[in-house]
Amino acid sequence: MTRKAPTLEDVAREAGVSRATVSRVVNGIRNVDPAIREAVREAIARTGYAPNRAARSLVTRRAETIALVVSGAGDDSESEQNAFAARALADPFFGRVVSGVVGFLRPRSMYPVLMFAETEAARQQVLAYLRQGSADGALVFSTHAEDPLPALLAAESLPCVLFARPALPAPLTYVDVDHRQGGRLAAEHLLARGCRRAATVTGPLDLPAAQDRLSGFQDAMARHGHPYVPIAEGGFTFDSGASAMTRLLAEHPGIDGVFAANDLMAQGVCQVLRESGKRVPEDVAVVGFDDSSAAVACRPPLTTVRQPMEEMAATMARLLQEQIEGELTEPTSVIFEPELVRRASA
Amino acid sequence: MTRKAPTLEDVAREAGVSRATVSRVVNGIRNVDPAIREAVREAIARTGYAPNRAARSLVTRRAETIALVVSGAGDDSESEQNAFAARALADPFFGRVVSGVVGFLRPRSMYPVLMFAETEAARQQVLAYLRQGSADGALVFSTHAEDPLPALLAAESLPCVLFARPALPAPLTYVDVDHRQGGRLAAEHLLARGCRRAATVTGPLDLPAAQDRLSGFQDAMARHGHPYVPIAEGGFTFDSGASAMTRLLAEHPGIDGVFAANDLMAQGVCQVLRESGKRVPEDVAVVGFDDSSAAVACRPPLTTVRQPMEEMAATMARLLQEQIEGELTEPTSVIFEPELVRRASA
DNA sequence: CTGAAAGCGCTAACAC
DNA sequence: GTGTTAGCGCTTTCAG
Repeated sequence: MTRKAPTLEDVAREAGVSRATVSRVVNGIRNVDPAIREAVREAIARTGYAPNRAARSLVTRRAETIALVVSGAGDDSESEQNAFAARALADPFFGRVVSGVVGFLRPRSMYPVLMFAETEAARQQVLAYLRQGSADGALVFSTHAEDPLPALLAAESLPCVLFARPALPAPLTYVDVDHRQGGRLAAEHLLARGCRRAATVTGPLDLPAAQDRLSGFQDAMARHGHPYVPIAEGGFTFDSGASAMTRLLAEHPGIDGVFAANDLMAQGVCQVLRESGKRVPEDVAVVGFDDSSAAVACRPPLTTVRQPMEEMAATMARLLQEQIEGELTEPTSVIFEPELVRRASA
Repeated sequence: MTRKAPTLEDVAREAGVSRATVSRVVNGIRNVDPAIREAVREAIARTGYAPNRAARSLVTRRAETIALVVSGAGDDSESEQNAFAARALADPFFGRVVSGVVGFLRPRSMYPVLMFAETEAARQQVLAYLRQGSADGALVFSTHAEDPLPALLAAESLPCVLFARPALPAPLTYVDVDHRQGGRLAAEHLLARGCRRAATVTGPLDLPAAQDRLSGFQDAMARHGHPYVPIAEGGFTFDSGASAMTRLLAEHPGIDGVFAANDLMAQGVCQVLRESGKRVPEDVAVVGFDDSSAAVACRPPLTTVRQPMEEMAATMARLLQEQIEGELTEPTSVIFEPELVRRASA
């Protein structure tokens, strides 16, 4: 068996000092004689000491762990549970999020705990996890407008930061992108390249993000003399994008430009266009949203409105950290500017 | 501020019993008078008690946490760090893995900690994390043949279970699929539908999985009178699949069937085929591997060799658990059978 | 600048 | 069946 791991006590004995002193050098506290510090360092190396996280957490009352929760709006239909996780991770959007979170956490030797909160039971588990101090706070990514988790978190004042403004208002800190501006960028680009009959495939319209991308797009179109824009609602998935495009094409065969509210749907749009014998971008220009890996994987590669996801996710982690440390007591929000990335599709 | 959380002591006082008794009902230990148990339950509800994880871990010497690590083979070129996480998650393969792990863990109120070990520094952090008991063990997914992490884990006998047989031999438990059989399935399907000039796009040939899929495919082809099969090596990515197909087509324009060693590459293959004016499956049949979300997203939807990923991942978690509990002391391996899933591409 | 000592909240013997 | 008690390994006053 693995013999008992060395403790502070062992190191102290080895170095001929007290536990307190060893603790000080481990935690990088200044007031330690350089010579002693060196001796302790050596003793640590010699014994192969590693501080025990549970013991430390018990006294500091910090888990030094944060939860990354992907949450939905389901009730208790168990069947959904696992499919939900798979679906959430299938969205290429997610890779950049995790990358941003990990980028912030790793230098602090912290790692995110992955949780899914699709059902009521799962939500309660998330709350329990936080309450018992298994994690100090949560970064939450809602996939549905009706998601009850933010409110629950707020009610118990558990530290958390949301990705995107919640549809159900709650006094919570969040990070978001200026979706209206993103819609505007898409509209102006389509207009600039000469589109005269642009349409849009929106996200689920109960989500503020989807609404705002739409209204930003519409406003910009209107401002340039296009009062009416054909719309088809999608669900942020490839298939929903494809079927929205099919509907659009049936009613408005003359469409020469499409703004899809995310890259996955834009991929579906391109797919349908190709199958209908239309060339992208020659016959129909397509602009996506997100700049996820789907944008590059798409044929043709998508011109898209980029959200600075890594930065946004890192900011979420930072705000959560500040909240946990007590430096941030009032809810706040940070809004990022989107940016148009030109590739081949428009 | 949030007032101090209730402790066992508080609940004990409230219920008029001792801490030990409360602990017993919390942990579901039998020897407790039903009436008292009920009283304690009520006291718990009344006080809103939640057991403190750090305190518990300190005495049980269990973190009740496991790490899910995606590891590579890099040295210390920092630049890679973040891109690695994004790239790893971009593989649709990953969604099913997480889903399987979570499926096993969740009923036990456990959640995976997500870690990336692409550089030497990151690997050391993973080891430190495990040594200090922040996690009880690791589920490791290597993306490279030269990955040094398994050996490091083995050297310190830290509990871990690998996905796939490691290229560098190590006395470690792993879960895998019968790749040769998978290759065989692909070959036989292509043959059965009449392909006479089948080729294959392999994975990185330093990976045992890629080698085995290839040799299984070749063997089956040979057994059916096709001693030679054109090969192009890919890197398990969309782009590598596309360029491998381009090379194949340049040298062997008459190809009528392709076995791509994963779905992502199969998608790239279909892409190139379409651009070359070949119809899938009429002109060229394509079979993928994995049955990841890419298989469904592909046009046409891919006929593919399915790995039971969720089951495999869940099994990994179970084996790790057994190892942590000390029930499993010798390395073992569990091999799953692949299955052909017929869709439109072949 | 260093050491002694008091817990953090919980589990697990061991008594009763 | 229930209570008492001794720590788990660490941080952190508080003296010196």
